[in-house]
Parts: sequence; structure tokens; C-alpha cells
Amino acid sequence: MKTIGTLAKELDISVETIRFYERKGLIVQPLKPDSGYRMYDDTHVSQLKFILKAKALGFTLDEVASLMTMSGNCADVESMGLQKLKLIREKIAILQRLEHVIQDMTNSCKANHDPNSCPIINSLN
Amino acid sequence: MKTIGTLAKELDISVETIRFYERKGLIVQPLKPDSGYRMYDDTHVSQLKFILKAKALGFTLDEVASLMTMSGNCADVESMGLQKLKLIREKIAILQRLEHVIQDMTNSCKANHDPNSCPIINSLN
DNA sequence: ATTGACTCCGTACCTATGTACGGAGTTTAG
DNA sequence: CTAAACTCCGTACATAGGTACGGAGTCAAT
Repeated sequence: MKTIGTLAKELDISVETIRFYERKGLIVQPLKPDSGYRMYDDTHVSQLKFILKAKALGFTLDEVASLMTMSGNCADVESMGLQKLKLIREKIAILQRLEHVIQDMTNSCKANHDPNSCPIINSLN
Repeated sequence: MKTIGTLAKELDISVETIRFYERKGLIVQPLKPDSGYRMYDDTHVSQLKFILKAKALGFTLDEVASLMTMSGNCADVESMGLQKLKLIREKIAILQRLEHVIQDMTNSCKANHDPNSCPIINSLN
């Protein structure tokens, strides 16, 4: 059993973040003995690790909450994964288009020898 | 000369947004005759179009503000473009890694025939 | 001249994900 | 035993980019 500070250090997140996840309903408030201090065990550690991993995959906290309740149902989880995948691919496509546009613009800058005008600014006007 | 509502409709943004850009210093408050109403001309229209185009390229409002003051200096603009390009490429790289991870996970789901366990959830645990 | 649409201003609110503050109680190390 | 470190709680603040509200003044059409 560890206090919130120990847990936070172990997971490399802040105490406030743990309390925040508790308020959001992602984790249940653990037992608080006489002291009134939250005391955590390994179950809480794995729960939090789950949250952190899912977050790293780009799931929002609300989505993480859903994931945690649909533990059993593989089809539901898969559907959420596919949805996320679709979103990721859309984002990539948008960014790649931007990449090309800005690449072209900066190339024009390199080619430009008129100190009094900028192709990027011109193309925005 | 048009009022703020007309301008907003023309640019397909809201009146509040125009006032917001004004507060942010992106555009200067236009002349307000006796009525107290803001009156806009074509200069304001092009300024706002500039802002909207730059925003569409992924520049933040603060960056747009910078862009507008560095109109003359092509080198500065180019440097900002390159910086933005770098950021975009980093984002793409991160998203592509995520794409593969989630793709693999959902593939495992498809291959999974045990209704009582989900490979995605398992890999998060 | 009245009605409806428009505009004014300042301020509060929104999302998402936390971070910071402050005063009071608790625990722990020396 | 005392001082430092830790924890409690509720609330405010932060970012970015807006959106919404409400009461008062103004404009345009009938």
C-alpha cells in the first residue's frame, strides 16, 4: 500500500493528475484509513498504467473510460480502434497536404532573390 | 464600406470571431462613424483573408500576427515556414507510428476467436 | 413611427487536460 | 518533540480559439 505521492512518482505523473483522473471517474477513490490519506495497491497501479498507455495511443480520457468498461467485448474495442485509426489517417492526410504546400512555399523563398517581396506572403495575399 | 455582419457573412466566419481577432491585435479596429458601428473596406477584407489562409496552413493566431508584421522580410518568413514544416513532419511521424500500432492491434482483434478476451485490452494491461 | 434586424461592450463560458494555490490536518525522520 | 514533508479539499488558473449572453443603442423598411 502506497500513498498518492509514492504512486505518482512511480508512474511519473503528478499527484494532481491522479486526483484529476479520480474526479473524472477514470479510477475509483481508494480506501482512506483513519488518516484520510488515499492508499493504493497494485490494482490501482495497473489501472493507471492502462490509462497512460491508452492515452499514449491517442485515446481521449473519455474514450479511455469507455475502453475500461468494455473490457470483455472485443468487437466494441476493435470498433473503437478502427475509428481511431480512421481519424489518425485523416489527420495524416491533412498534414501531408500541408507539408507539400509549405514545402513549395519555402522552396519559392529559396529561389527568390528580390529582397522586397516574399512569395509566401504574396501567396497568402 | 460594410458593417461587421456583412463582412462576417462574406468570409463565412462569425461576428464574434472578427471582434476576437481585433482584441487579439490581428486586425486594427476600423473607423467607427457617428453610429459607433465598425465600417470595413477592402483592406480589411484582404487582411482577414490573409489570416484565414494562414490559419488553414496550420499557423497559430500568434504566428499569423508575426507573419503580418514581417511582410517585407522573406528570410524571416521562410524560417517560420521551415519551422512549421519541421513540426508538421514530426506530427506525421508520430501519427504514422500510432497508425501501425493500432493497425496491428485491430488486426489481432480480427484474428481473435475467443469471445472472452480482447487482444487490445490485453496489450494495454 | 414602429418593428425587426443589426451592432455595441464587457464578461462569462466552452473543450480537454491538466496545474497551481492555500490553509489545515497527518506522518515521518532525527 | 519538532520540523519537514506529505496529504487533504475545493477552487481558480492555464492554453487556443473561439462562442454565448444581455441590455442598450442604431439602422432600414414599411
